[in-house]
Formats: sequence, C-alpha cells, structure tokens
Amino acid sequence: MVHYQARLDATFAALSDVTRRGVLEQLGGSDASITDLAQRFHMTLTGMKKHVSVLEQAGLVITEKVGRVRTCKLGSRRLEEEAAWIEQHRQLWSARFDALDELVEQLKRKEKADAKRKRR
Amino acid sequence: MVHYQARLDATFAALSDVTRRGVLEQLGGSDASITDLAQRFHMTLTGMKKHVSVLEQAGLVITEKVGRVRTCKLGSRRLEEEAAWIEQHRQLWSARFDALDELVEQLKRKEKADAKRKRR
DNA sequence: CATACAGTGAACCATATGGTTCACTATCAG
DNA sequence: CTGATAGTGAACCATATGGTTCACTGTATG
Repeated sequence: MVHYQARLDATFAALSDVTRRGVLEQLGGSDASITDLAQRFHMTLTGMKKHVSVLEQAGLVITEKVGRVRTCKLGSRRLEEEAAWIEQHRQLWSARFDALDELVEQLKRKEKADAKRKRR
Repeated sequence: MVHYQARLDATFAALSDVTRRGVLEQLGGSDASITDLAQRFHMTLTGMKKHVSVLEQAGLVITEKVGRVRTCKLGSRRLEEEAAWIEQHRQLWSARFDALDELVEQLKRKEKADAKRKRR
C-alpha cells in the first residue's frame, strides 16, 4: 500500500486541470492523436504532449505510436480508488451533518436504470 | 456553469496532496486547532495554516477563530460534483470496456461459425 | 504587569506546472 | 529525392506550490 498515496496524488493532480479533464472526455468519445487534441484545445503539440504524458503517468490514458502518429485512448484504470476515497469521505460528511444527499440518490437511480437498459 | 470547472480544479488540487487528505480524515474524527494539526503532521503552524486555507478555499473545511485558537472542522461541501464527475467517467470507461467485450464475443461467435463452415 | 501561547503575514527558497519556441527526427506522399 | 506532416526534447519563462524562518498581534494566565 506504499504506492496508494502516491497514486492518489498523481490522479487527483491529473484531474485538477480543466484541459486534462477535457481530454479525458474527448477520449471517452473516440481515440485521438496528439494533433487532434492539440487543435481541439488550442495548444501547441508540445503542450498537449505534456498533458497526455501526465494522464499516461496517472494510468488514465494509454498511447501507442504507429508510424508517425501517436494515438491516445482511455487507460484501463477506472478511478475505483479515487471514487472509493471520495465516497468514504462523502459518508463522513453525511454522518457529521446528518443530511441526505439527493444528487447521489439521483445518480444511483440513473445507474440502475442504465444497468437495466444495458441488460436488455 | 462558469464556476463549475474552477471549483473542480480547486477541489481536485486540494485533494492531490497527501497531507491535506490526511487533515480531512483527521477532521472526520474530530475538530482540531491549527496547532493540533501542525503537530500531528510534523509541520510548522504557518505551513499547516496554508494547507487549511487551501482546504477552506475549496469549501472542504470551515474554520472559526475564538479567542486565540482557530478551530477547523469539515465543511458543508460534500464532494457531490467530484463524485459525479468521477462516476460519470467510470461509466464511460465501463461502457468502452463493455463495447470491447461485445466485440470480442462477436468475434468469437464468428470464429466458431467459420470453423463450422470450414468443417463441412 | 510579565510571560507564554496561538495564530498570522511577509519574505524567502526550491521545485513543480503549464505553457511557449526552436531545432530536430522520423515517416509519409508525390 | 523532396516536401510536408507528427511528434519529440531541450531550453526557457512566468506563476504556483509546499515548505521554512522571523517578526508581529492578540489572548490567556500566574
């Protein structure tokens, strides 16, 4: 569990930049090259390359270079640890303030509905 | 929704430091003064004050100074947005992997069919 | 009053971050 | 072969971060 804290550090840091969150959303739609991403976020190739490296370091993105183009796609890490950490502390909050959280209930219902839909 | 991104920035940045996550966990147990926290995390008062300020800025901690001691406790924000963001992207990840599974299944079925056809 | 204690703010330091330009390599297309 | 294209790495820059020390204010307390 030595790496656990460092990993949380890296992931939360990766997520703390609006451009990088945008890249993740973009890659959620479809894979993209560095050039694609650089254009979409109005940035130099070099700048985007750095962001992608940060995301790759955090395990959130995988890249592969074939020919001269490097293709980026979502990584295999699924933010379970981060979700768990936040959930744990959301519960702490809730316990302390003893208030019910409508949004999460909505999310849960939505999840269930999604799951149901997927199952059919 | 202009503030939305800035808030995510601030919160994820606040969570990206191991000391600050520690402080949140500590405050989950009980309220504490700056001195308490500084001692527990082997840091100067000034250093801890900065961390607390960052957490307060992100709305994760509330402080109140009475007499000469400033008491820190968990704030009213409960990480709903961050949980929602992560959950949303966990689902994206999942969706992509489901799609991949489906593709593999299709390939398998196709292979079987091909094999059958060849055998005849 | 005198002294100790809790916190604060300014200044400083080293390192990290987010971005650029520029020079370069490697690959693709004609 | 020639040019254009995609990416890379080094150097640079401004600002942010995580920490310190030091001087200071305000509050308790003997």
